[in-house]
Amino acid sequence: MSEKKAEELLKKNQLSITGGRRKILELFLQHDGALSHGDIEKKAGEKFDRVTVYRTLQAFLEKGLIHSIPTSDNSIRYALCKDECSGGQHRDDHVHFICNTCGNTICLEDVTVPAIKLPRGYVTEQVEMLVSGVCKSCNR
Amino acid sequence: MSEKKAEELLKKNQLSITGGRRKILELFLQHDGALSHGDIEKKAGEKFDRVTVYRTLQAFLEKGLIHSIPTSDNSIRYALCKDECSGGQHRDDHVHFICNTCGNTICLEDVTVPAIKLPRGYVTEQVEMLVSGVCKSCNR
DNA sequence: ATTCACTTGCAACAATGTTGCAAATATTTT
DNA sequence: AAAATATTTGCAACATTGTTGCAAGTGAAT
Ligand SMILES: [Mn+2]
Ligand SMILES: [Mn+2]
Ligand SMILES: [Zn+2]
Ligand SMILES: [Zn+2]
Repeated sequence: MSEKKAEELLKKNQLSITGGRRKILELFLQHDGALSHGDIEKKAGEKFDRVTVYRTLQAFLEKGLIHSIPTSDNSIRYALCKDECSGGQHRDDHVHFICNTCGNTICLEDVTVPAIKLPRGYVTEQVEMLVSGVCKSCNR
Repeated sequence: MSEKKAEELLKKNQLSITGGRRKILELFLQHDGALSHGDIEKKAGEKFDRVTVYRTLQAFLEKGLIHSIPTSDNSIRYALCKDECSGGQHRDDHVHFICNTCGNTICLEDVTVPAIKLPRGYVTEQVEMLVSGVCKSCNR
């Protein structure tokens, strides 16, 4: 059922609809939680060239369809942006959670990154907050 | 003059004193701000094998001599830990700043990561806060 | 000085990321 | 619906980054 949704999103973001883009976008829609480049390559099967995956993620990023999440292990994760993002600039001020047990990276959409006061001379442009620990599902 | 200091730190952390370790540790002592693996490889010159740099950073990490800082660009940075760290566990609760102009990553030792309340079910083990923008030196 | 443990460099390899280009496909126009 | 145009894809070739086993080199202890 995410097929329709995927096409809709692509159109809304002025991206032409192709097999690869639809497939990758569906992965994001189905899987809740963030995906790394590697995850996507695996989940998409042998269907798409690695280069295509790179370029697709790049395109999605530029259009603001997804956002990237830094990690401590040299493997950026990506997650879908909420609707409010797509229209213009990013509203991406939520905390990210990385589970040390299952390895999942989760957007805590409801947890806002707190404001932070820096020493004189520093100008803040963006703030990322990464929490690691044990996630809800693993924690029982 | 950081030569003595380097040896002292190595001894304190029960690491045998070798050319490579001393040199890399000196780099950290001299340069204030974080270094990536690549930075170190360049700054150390052609003197050391890449593998040695990896293994040295690994050793420093394990001993708690340095800590790693996640970034959004697939290149972890490392920075010296304060003295309080070395003795036992990490006290690494400061904010990290990444300058979009000069590219430097800076430990804001005086800015503490604020506590954060997560939804029911999540257990926090570690919190990272990454601020990007324009740093003090670039900002004039 | 000798011994023993640890560290290093090398080689070989694996994994990840980048680029140019021609063929394939999607979109727009007629 | 077909042709024209713009965009996307896969391939190949390459660059960069990270990993491992092992023999030789070096540091620390006796
Ligand atoms: Mn998110
Ligand atoms: Mn730091
Ligand atoms: Zn989990
Ligand atoms: Zn700067």
